[in-house]
Order: sequence, then structure tokens, then C-alpha cells
Amino acid sequence: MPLNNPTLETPVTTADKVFDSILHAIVDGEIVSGSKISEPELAKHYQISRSTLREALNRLEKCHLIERKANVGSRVVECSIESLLEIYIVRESLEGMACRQAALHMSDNEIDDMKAMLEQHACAQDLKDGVAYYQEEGDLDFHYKVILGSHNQQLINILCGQLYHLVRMYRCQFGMNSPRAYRAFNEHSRIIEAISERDGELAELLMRRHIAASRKNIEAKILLSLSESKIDSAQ
Amino acid sequence: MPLNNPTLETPVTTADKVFDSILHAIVDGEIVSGSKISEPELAKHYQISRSTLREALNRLEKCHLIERKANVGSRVVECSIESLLEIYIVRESLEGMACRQAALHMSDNEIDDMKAMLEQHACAQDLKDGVAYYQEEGDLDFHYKVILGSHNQQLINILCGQLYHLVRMYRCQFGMNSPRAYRAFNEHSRIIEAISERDGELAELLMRRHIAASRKNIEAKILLSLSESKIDSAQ
DNA sequence: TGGCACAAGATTGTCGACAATTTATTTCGA
DNA sequence: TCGAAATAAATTGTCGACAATCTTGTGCCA
Repeated sequence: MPLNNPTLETPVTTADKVFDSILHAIVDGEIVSGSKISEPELAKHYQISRSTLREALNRLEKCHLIERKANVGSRVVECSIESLLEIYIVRESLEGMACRQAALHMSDNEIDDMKAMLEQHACAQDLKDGVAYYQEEGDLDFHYKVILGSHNQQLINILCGQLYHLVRMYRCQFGMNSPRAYRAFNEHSRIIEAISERDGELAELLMRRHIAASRKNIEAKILLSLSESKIDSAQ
Repeated sequence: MPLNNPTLETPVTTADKVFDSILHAIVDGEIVSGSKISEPELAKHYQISRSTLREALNRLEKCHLIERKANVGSRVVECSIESLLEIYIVRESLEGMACRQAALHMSDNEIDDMKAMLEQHACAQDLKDGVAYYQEEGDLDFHYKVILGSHNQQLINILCGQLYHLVRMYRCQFGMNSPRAYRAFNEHSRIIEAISERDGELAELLMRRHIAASRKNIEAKILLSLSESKIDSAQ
């Protein structure tokens, strides 16, 4: 849990805890994406007042996990392919820049940490059951560390504070355990290398390619499943 | 006002209106940056309850205009050079990508609109008193239209929904009416040209240079004023 | 039968009060 | 006199109730 939230301090108020609970529920799909949120119902479920619940909902809205309309109510965001691809576009741009900044501003210690982490991932990857781990947490950890390494608070806020909850949601809901694991690992290695050599331009380029490759992988999958469903419906 | 908020619907609830008021007050510096916000005081000032005020504060927090700590309270964000430069880094990255997407996805009508707007700016620039207008609203309009032209809702949310309030705040507080007006106009022209030719790569490159130039302009100014203050304090 | 107006129900927005926590002040001892 | 502990004041977090708005269901009329 703290690995997923290196920037957020531990929840202290009850609204914080409820926020964490609902966040988890939405990310894991327990609360169906696109569904309407009933304030009285949820408040009763968590044994809290509506005021406290609304406080939690406000934070969820900050993460773009729910949307509110005045006098109408809140809905969990709709998971769509279009939206997922849009997120990848944003990530390509922002994480690319974060990677460039990381190459410029990361401390030597931070870089050593990342190298150590990658070696650990390499080991975990040998153990075949570790592949899943790598793809789930390991990949997120890598991206998190690069983002934090940018030392740019605005970048960190946007990426870690809001966008990554969306990313995790899509990963869970669409079951995105792509066969890109070993390729991703190699790409991660090269990125760290570029950062290590303080080559910001190359680091940005590699990170953008890395994320664009994921996006294209998804697009290809979608197209495939679309054509398959066409065949299915044609039979 | 609607020009500055093309994505936000008109305020309907009282919390919305108070949000707009406080937003304006913070952007214009009436509420000093870095100052603590007293909930009882502000609530009394706007003649509303604390609940409603807190609702408004939550939206301000979404725009990164105020920061809250549990059991302590809210503060208006501190205006610092470091933070301003960080924002420019984010803008360079995001608006660059938005510009690339705009080149790919803008409709011909939208492009014609932008060209018309730029011609209007050219006229306004001839009238010397129009220069101020151009720099203030005109520049923002240009960037807004490119962002909207990306047709990427995630990009639009981040840039128009939150980041641009910060940008406007810094413009007001630091009185950033730089002598880059005519240069900026030419850069805008070339960007639209690239978009018009559907050259996404070039459009992104030009937008990134355009924003980077602004950033470097600020950095140079800062260095200059620093050395001047050194001379001043040496006398 | 279809569509519109109206009323009933449910949901969201707003309010004031109380509880929990933090901050400021006072008091006591070294 | 200075520092620390205890107390008082102020501020934030949470609660339940009421008002305003939207949604649903009913009945009337063409």
C-alpha cells in the first residue's frame, strides 16, 4: 500500500480512510465503473454521515475517479478504450518529461536505488511466478521512482496524485497482463542507463517509446478482439 | 469570463459561485499567496455556512490553488520561482503533446477559427494599446484553443481544469507582461501553420520551443533581477 | 393510446451545533 | 528568567436536520 502511495501521508481523518476504501473498491471494480453513487446508501454502508462521505467523494473527484453534476449526483467514471488511450497519450508526454528531468536532477543514490530495484526485478523475472509480480507492482514501482526522481512537484502531483489511480483501475478492470514483460524489462534497463548517463534527451525519448509501445500494444489487442467479435457475430 | 472557462459550465450552486469568487480573489492576489485561510472568517465574509465554504475550498484544492493539512487547515499556495518554472516544464510537455494531437484531430473548421483569431490578434497588435490585450487574453485564448483542439479529454481536464488557473495566478502576481509579444505572435503563426498541414511532429516541436522560450525568458529575467539586487545591496 | 401537467418521492445542497484536534496562553518549578 | 506541563481558546472534523432540486409515478385530456 505505501509502495503505491509514496507521496500521500497516512490517512488520519475518517474521511481519509473512507476515501482509501472507496478508492480501492473502485480500482478493483467492486464498485462498477459507470455506476451511479448513492450518497445515503454509501454513507450507511460505511457507518458515517453524508458530510464525511462527501468529503471522501471530493477527493475521489480530484483523482478523476468519479464525476459530479450539480443537483444530480456522482458517477464512477466510465471505463472506455478511448479514455484509456487518452491516458496513455498524457502519460507518454508527462512521464517522458519526468524522465528527462530525472536524468537531470536525480541524485546518485536514487539512481543506485533504481539499479538495485531493476536487478531485483530481473531475479523475480527468472522465477516464472514472479512475472505477474513484476508486471503488477514492479512496473508501477519503476515508473513511480522515475516520476519522483524528476524532483518536479507539479509533475509528481499530477502523475502520482491523480493519474496513477486511473492507471491502476484500468489495469485491474481490463486485466492488462500483457506479454510485454521481458520487453518492458529491457526498456526499463535502457531508460535507467540513459538517466545514469545524465542524457535527458535520450531518457525522454526512450520513456516515450516505452509508453507508446504499451499503447500500441493495447490498440493492436483491441483491433484483434474487434475483428474476432466480427467473425463471431458472422457465424 | 467564459473565454477563460470554455470547459466549465456556468456556476449553479452557491458553492460554485463562492468558488469562482475566491478563485478570482486568489488569482488577482487579493488573497495573498501563502496566507492561511480561516474557514469561519471566509464563511462570514461570503455569508455562507462553513459546509458550503468547505465545498468551495475542495474545488480550489483541485486546482492546486490551496493546500490542506488534516486538522490544521488550508493555505493559499506559495508563489515561488521554482514552482513557476516547474509549471512551465509541465506545460512544455503537455501542451506540446496537445499540439501534436490537435494537428491530428482538429477539424478544418476549428483550424479556420484559429486562423481567424490570429488575424484578429494581428490587427489588435497594430493598435499599440492592443498589445496588452494580446498578451493577456489573446495568448491564453490561443493556448486554450490548441488544447481543446487536441480532443483529448484527459489533456483538457488537466490543462484547462487545473493548471491554467495557476498560470493565470502567476501572470497576475508576477506581472508577466514580457516583451515577447511580437515574437510570440510569430511563433503562434508557425504553430497554426504546422497544425494546418497536419504535421503533428513539427507542431509539438514548435509548441515546446514556444513554451520553453517563455520559460527561459523568465529564467533570464530572474537572473537579471538577482544580479541587480546584488548590486543594489552592494551599494 | 400517446403525451403533457401535476404531485409524490427521493436525492442533493446547505445549515447550525457538537466533538476532536491543534494552537495559544498561563502557571509552575528549576 | 527560562522551559515545560497544564489549561484555555480557537480551529477543524463530523453529525443530523431542513431546504432546494431533480426524478419517478399518476392522472387527465386531446
